Amino acid sequence: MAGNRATKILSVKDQIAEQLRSDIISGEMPPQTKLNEKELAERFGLSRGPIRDVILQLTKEGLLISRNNCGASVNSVLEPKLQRLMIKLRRSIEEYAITELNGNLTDQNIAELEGILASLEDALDREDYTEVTKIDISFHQYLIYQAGGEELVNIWYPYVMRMRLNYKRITSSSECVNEHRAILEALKAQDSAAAVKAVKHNIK
Amino acid sequence: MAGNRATKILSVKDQIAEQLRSDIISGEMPPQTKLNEKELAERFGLSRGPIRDVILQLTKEGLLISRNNCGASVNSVLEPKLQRLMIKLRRSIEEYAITELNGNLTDQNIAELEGILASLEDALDREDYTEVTKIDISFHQYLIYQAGGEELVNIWYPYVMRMRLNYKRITSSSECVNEHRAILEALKAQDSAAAVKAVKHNIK
DNA sequence: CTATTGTAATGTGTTGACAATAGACCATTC
DNA sequence: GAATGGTCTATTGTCAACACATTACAATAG
Repeated sequence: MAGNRATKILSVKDQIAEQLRSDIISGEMPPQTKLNEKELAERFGLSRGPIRDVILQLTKEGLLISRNNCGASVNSVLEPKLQRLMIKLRRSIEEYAITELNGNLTDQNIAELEGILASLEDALDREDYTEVTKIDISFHQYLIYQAGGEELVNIWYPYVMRMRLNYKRITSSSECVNEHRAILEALKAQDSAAAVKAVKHNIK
Repeated sequence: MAGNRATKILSVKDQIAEQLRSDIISGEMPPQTKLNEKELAERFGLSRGPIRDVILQLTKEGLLISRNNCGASVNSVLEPKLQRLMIKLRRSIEEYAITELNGNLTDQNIAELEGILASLEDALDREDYTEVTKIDISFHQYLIYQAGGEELVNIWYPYVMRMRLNYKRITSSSECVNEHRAILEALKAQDSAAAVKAVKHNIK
């Protein structure tokens, strides 16, 4: 193979979705912000079709809420009870992933996770907290994907997004890196119980 | 009020989605069946636009799987491990709903649930098992919606759909009605523990 | 005969124009 | 003055045509 790092090709819609998610999570588009299809189409230099697709997708993810003929707007934060339920569900999924993965990670998997951790530290040094959030998510997503593929990612993703909507503040820098390093170290040591504990401690 | 039964207005897309879900769950469109946008558009007398929206929606629900430029097809059954995880997650959600609802159901809520049970029995008598499945789902959906609104329904729905894909066979008639009646009776008696137990017994 | 490359056909992605709807604003009435 | 009704505008929903990607098949070279 010429290069071992696969350059990921993202569809147009995925890129737009990614951008909008960033805007929402960063707080640039606070809850109740209305989305105008025509406006967005012009911003991204596309027609309304693909924009509509993205809006539909983000609605299914729970980031947006849309009503018939009334357009879409950024969803509001969850009431505490539902928030707690979602945390519980997300923990169940990540616990499953960790358990499945224990002992089945290749050296390359480990290396890639180390790489993600490194960029996490880097983003923290730069105080780019929107990027920190994205990398944080990608660390977990890597594990979820390895354990259950796209299917599992699809059911997991909405929980993460909804939780990020609620907690915009970032936990202390060192804490964030340390928590993820703890997960990785436990996985490397093939200590399933410790890994599960570390993950649950990180999800809150 | 003129009539106590609200006539539900469904958008065009919701109706199409409903129809396609029926086709998939009933086994008329088994896994790997490819969906042709133009074909579907002609079948429903619409253009491809709304059809594409529906396909996107069902993909997010996990019923379909679609790849870029390659179209969508009916998703295959889950591997057993993921199936078990999904059952666990769905049970968590329904347990939450029951607990929230306990003691908070109005007489009208009870009456509506009784109505759903009646139509369930009716469909069983007619041996219309596709309809049975839909009513079964609507019974649960009613509870979920009352407990957590549209938001909770949106995260719950995919689990139900994926599970229905796996278990197409219907449980014995009397068993199906009895299990749901047990849930309702426990709710009427405001016996939260019994209701939770009954729900968990019903989800498998 | 096999493997590779070019080509046609099928189907998806995108677009811009048109139709329908919701919300705002204003006039009218009681 | 508050409530009802009717327009008007902005925005969403729908459509038909076009641009592009993918697949399958046929032609060619080795």
